Amino acid sequence: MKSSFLSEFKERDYFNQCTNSEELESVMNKTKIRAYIGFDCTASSLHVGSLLQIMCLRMLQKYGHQPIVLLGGGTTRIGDPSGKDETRKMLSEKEIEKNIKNIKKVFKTYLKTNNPKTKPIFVNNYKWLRKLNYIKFLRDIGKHFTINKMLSFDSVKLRLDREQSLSYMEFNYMILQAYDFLELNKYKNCIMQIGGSDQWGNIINGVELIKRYSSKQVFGLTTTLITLASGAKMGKTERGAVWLDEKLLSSYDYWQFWRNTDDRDVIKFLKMFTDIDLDRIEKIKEKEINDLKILLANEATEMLHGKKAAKKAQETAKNTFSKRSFGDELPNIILDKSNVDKGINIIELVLLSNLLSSKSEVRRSIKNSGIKINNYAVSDDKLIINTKDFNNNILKLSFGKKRHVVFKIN
RNA sequence: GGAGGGGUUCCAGAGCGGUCAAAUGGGGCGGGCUGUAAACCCGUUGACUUCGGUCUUCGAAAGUUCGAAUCUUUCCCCCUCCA
Repeated sequence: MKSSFLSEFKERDYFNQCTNSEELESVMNKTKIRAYIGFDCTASSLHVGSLLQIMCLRMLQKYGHQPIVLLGGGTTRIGDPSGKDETRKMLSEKEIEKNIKNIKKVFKTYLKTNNPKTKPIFVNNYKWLRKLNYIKFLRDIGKHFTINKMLSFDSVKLRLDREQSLSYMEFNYMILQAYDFLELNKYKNCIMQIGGSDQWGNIINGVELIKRYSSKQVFGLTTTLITLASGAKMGKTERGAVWLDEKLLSSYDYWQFWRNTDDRDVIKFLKMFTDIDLDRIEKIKEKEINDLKILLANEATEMLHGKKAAKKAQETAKNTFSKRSFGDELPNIILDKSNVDKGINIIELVLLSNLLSSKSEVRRSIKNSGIKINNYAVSDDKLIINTKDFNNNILKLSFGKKRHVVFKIN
């Protein structure tokens, strides 16, 4: 079978729906196209929730197509009402610019930049949205949208049904997104927009606008909403979002995130989030599930943080879990020798480690035998830690089985 | 505009003068089992504590009372029905 962008897209279970699939298939087989995905710049970086979209861009490159990354500097100033109960907080210009800069870095690690035909094109819609002339915009673009239809979109309907306020500003979001597509089509020859399944409505708007405005056929494609076996949302863990940024989430923790994947999701994730050939996945499918999880963790971490970091994370994990010692990647905290000589209360020590944040929590955890020092559970919350508890000036403090910190004496 | 119902701890949702830091379920966390999985079982789930207690919480403010999440008043917000 001939491999193509769309067939692999489907085989890896990215596919949700698209417009005019036969036509799209043939266009993509005949020519190399440009397609875009828009990213929100509300946060200072991206998290795993956006990873599938990033993988889409990679796949475009793989088949010789060119991805356009739209960093929504303009639309972030408005806020997409989809899936939101309330108007989101407004970000300052400065924050948005900073976020964009940081988010760009993520793409530069995931996407290949050496081939001029497929290297990503970065655009910021603020560039054109800021210059819009209101009257002209209403006459050229606004006339193609009917309120009747706009009111029927889920993002709008939901808010209205619940009698939650929806500002005129947000109401315009979908028009602006459609306009983005038009702009990219006109000036960058972009003929497809990809997005999450929740973006379907917004994407269709763009496709239709272009059809009406310039009688051109363009395409929309959406990815599935990833559902976890547990029913939870992808990318959230006990400790918050799984960031694609070493500064916000260490490569070791990132590795751990994948390592802790539910059994039932492992194959799915291998397909979605690694470059491993589908044939090979088919072959190794029946292998020991824990080896597959390690493979997944290694591949995913390598893609983001590099081979070295992935290896190190695996090493550290092996040390902490199999050998019950520790590796380089565990967080390190340096203590002053004089303080250690004086003795540090166990509760203070745990707070220093940031494993827990209140004294009550620490006391409770000790009662539940959740705090360990050098692998031995602490039973007394009045325990004083001093030099004798360190081996070679090193002490391992653990909360539960998975969270460890290494203290070193200066 | 009229008539009712309601806002409780992360969420859902009891409580309706003291025994309420507040039932129960979900989620989270810890422990056990195991495979760093799932399922299951146990514990825990405001802060501080010299472990005796102390302090802050039940939409907001004021009041009644020895004592309020519980009663009264005003205000804010939400829901349902009628117009």
